[in-house]
Amino acid sequence: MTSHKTETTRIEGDTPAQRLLALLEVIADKDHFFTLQSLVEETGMPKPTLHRMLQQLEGSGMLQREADSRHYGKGSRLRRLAENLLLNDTVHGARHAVLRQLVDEVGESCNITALSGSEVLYLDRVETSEALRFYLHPGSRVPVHCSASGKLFLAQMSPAQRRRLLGEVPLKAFTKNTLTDMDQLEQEIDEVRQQGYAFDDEEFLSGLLCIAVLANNPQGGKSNIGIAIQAPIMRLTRDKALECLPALQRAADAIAAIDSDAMLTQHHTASSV
Amino acid sequence: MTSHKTETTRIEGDTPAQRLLALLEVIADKDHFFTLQSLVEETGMPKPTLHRMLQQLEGSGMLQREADSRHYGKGSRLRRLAENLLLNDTVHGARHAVLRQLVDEVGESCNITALSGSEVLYLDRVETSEALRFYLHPGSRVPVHCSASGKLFLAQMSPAQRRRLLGEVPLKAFTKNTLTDMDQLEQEIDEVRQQGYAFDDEEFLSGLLCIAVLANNPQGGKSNIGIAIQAPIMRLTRDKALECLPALQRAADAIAAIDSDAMLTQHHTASSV
DNA sequence: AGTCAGGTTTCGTTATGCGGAACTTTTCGT
DNA sequence: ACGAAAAGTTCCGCATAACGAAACCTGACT
Repeated sequence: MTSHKTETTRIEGDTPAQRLLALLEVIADKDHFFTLQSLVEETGMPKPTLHRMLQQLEGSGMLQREADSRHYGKGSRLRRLAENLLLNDTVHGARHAVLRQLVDEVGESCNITALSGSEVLYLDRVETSEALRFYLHPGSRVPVHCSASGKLFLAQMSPAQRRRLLGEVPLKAFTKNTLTDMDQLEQEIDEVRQQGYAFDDEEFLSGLLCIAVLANNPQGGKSNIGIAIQAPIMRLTRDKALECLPALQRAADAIAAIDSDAMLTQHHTASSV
Repeated sequence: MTSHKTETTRIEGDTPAQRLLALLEVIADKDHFFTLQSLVEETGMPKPTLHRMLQQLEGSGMLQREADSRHYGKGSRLRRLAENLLLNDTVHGARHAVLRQLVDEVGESCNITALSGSEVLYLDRVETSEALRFYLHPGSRVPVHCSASGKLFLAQMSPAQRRRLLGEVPLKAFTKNTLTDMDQLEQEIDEVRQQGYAFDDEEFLSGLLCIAVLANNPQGGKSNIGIAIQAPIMRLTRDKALECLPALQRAADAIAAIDSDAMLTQHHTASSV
């Protein structure tokens, strides 16, 4: 079926609130005033539904109507919200800075990862300036069993935890090097635990070598965030990767320090003595 | 007043969606990770309710949980939303007019900036008509420690926040004038805080002098909008820049006025017949 | 003074939000 | 190592808000 409509963006979400946030994203992209009708055409949503959403946003000061009462613009409260979001996001800022510094140092793309559910989530990433590079987005996800950070996360778990997590997802083969046998994987994980670092040697993408360590803060429990260097094997061999380990570990320590710092500050609202 | 409770913020709103946005505002103010429990204490809302809200925000990528699954932080989607909101702001038009007026007045390129992560983001820029000019794009980013606006943003932060942003990363030198020593920088920031304006004296690009002030919002609180004049040192010395200060401050006030102006218009929803 | 293109209201239906209570997991003190 | 306290999570009956087709306004242009 070939649609003859010109919808550019679709409002999606499982709940009304999520749909409203999606609408905000559509609005955020606009550099001009917009009308109800323009949103109807752009998103394909029913008019009364959008009307109600805009009413809510206007009622709470997030949007503001022009004098003609048909053109909407961003309200001061929304602006303030956006400003505060960026202004106070110092944790991300600091992490990103560390990451950038590491990329400068080793000359290859690096990223910060976390375990999210049964997958590894790319929290942030800084690309190398080299022309040849793997382009991967922050926010994307990768299976645990074929990523360097994933193996580190697994290595930290109790056998029971690990088995439960791996039981959910079959060990899918992505390349010839992917470890698909549970015993092999357990053995690799043992090694990883002893070494304190992990490789991903073309186990997820052919031609991509990756080395990772954890940003573990010792006293604050197990805030396990991973940090990794990724590069084409043409530029990064295992040996070369090992040479980068000290720099990588230094970055990991820096990130651990940021995180434990940010975790402690929770009582600024507490009453005066 | 002797309140025995420690609630700082109330989540209010007639509809669930509005309450969710109010929650986002609470979250936007946080410069550290937070937990479900901390929000319960801060807002006084029932735990399951907040839990459900956080679930929705996490599910749509607006928030991200740390690996320990109890600390929440801002997600990449939320950051992107905030950046787009500021970049494409409809008062962009009004601000742009102020900027243009300022450029007319002082005869040099000017720009409006905001802090985003650990960098200064150019929201808007108007070029001088002079032939010799530095060409910089709106949307581009510059390190905080070597930009005039950046120093102003740093000057209004708490020491802890500032340390988080700067402490972990060596201050990269871009020119001979770049402040790469932390003590020097702290001293400079002290000065900036007292003066209310900041210079960038060839600290980022050789030959470029820059003077900036903040567009303070009247009802107090921190500001995330800066405005600056940039010119080649051949045309703009520190002395000449100081002569432009009144005009710059006037422009900053005008921009602050635009923001708070919109704030008054919030009650024409219930006036039907 | 009619037509038309937006914007707004209505209303029965359905989905979502709500939050006390119970349950599970983690953390902490001994 | 163990049990208690605290934090996180799930349950579920009730209440409320969202939904969107259709009908209804309202101004603008002819």
